[in-house]
Amino acid sequence: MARAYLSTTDHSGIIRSIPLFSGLTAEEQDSFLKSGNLYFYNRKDIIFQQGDTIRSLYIIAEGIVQEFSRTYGGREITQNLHREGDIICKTEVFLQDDLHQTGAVAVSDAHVFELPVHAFKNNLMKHNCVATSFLSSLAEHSFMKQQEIEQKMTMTTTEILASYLRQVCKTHGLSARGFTLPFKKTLIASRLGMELETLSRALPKLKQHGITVKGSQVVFHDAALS
Amino acid sequence: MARAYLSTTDHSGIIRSIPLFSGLTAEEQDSFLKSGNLYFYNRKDIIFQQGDTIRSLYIIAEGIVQEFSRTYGGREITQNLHREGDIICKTEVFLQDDLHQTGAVAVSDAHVFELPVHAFKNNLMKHNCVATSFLSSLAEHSFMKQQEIEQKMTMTTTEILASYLRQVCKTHGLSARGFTLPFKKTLIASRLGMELETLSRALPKLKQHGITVKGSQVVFHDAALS
DNA sequence: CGGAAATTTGAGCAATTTCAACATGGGTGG
DNA sequence: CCACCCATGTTGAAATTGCTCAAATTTCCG
Repeated sequence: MARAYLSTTDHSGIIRSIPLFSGLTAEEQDSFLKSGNLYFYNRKDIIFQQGDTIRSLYIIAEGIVQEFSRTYGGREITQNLHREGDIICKTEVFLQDDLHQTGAVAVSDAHVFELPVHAFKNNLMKHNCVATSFLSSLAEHSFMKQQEIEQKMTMTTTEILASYLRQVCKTHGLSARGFTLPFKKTLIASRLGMELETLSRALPKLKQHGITVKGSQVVFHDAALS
Repeated sequence: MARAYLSTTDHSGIIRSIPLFSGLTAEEQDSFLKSGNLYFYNRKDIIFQQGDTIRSLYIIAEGIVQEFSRTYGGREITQNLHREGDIICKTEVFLQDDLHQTGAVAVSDAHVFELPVHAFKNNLMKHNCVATSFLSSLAEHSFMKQQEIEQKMTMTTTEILASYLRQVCKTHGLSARGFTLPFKKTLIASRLGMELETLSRALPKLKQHGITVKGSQVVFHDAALS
């Protein structure tokens, strides 16, 4: 676990801009910030493993982090791909078990702000606005998972992929006129719960949905948006 | 929406025994109880519909309630089958939208305690113990949904069914030596996201997993438990 | 005892996975 | 700067699995 403490780089701006803490005054935000530390992970570094004791919440300040679980069959399932501003481990912190249900690994070099669980919980109780927006955040996560279930049940892989690409474009703030895939296709396939081959075969079919993918270049043809 | 107000029957015991409110004193529990009302629904009565404005949380005091959503394709997806003690609409209450994302219908005659949203939220903020156990409850729900996703990705329908039957046996407090299915097979199939025919064909295969189903009678052969 | 609803069974179909071979591409050492 | 190599991605063909449509049974209730 080759992580390094980062004292120099200042990512407080990113932490401050997180919706969860947006209702706080600057001083209150500092209280959060002082409770934790910022670490640097190299590509492929493990941030935590399934089964580890949960010590902190992980707030991504920079980079991409893959969260995954391994099933009994040894199969690896990508639960989420997290980016700047995402908070990992929000849910697990409130489960009975204080063990990580998932593992997390840096997909790219990453800066991660690690906030001890107790510090988080204390402050959560102290500030109603944080508690409320945390609840919303949990609820939204839950809702999105449910939507994914429904998608998988009612849509073809091509449709799911199209939907995902549009979502990526939006949440990553990319141009619909053309952008480069932010992840490797293998990762995307894993995230969508399909095989790489299936994704590969779905790519050409995306044209029927107004999307062209050549290599890692994506273009939406109905780019009414910027 | 043929629901009837129920003044006579006293279900306060059921409400009181809900984990969410277990940390409260009897007086505090009463405060919750007085904020809402108990209603009776006949089999097939609609409790709320997808798109309705959310007014209350729904706590099942008796009976079975199906929660479902309808997708664009008009397909109906059962998200959950709720029973005595379950709280419906926990999550939606904290979404941006104040509209029901799902519909709910009484599968059997049911008694439902309806707790207005504002009353719930107020009391939630007031009592830390309720807030905490509510968070746990949300987290657990989220975790279980994730597990279902993983199941669907890694297990065959037969395995999923076996897993579900064991879960039902446990959560409904039934005897592993033999019990009657608490729901119609159509409902179970819908709950598990499979076709009735698929479920039907999976039943014989359950023997490989130590389960025999004849009609609506279920027996676990490895009944080490009571 | 009827008749409707629920379940089972059959046969063919469609989609995805699997296994295997092949192509591409980016980066490194010579 | 180029050849080579490993990782990544694509393509083909066969095998699985669950779905769909249809028909036969069984169960449930009045």
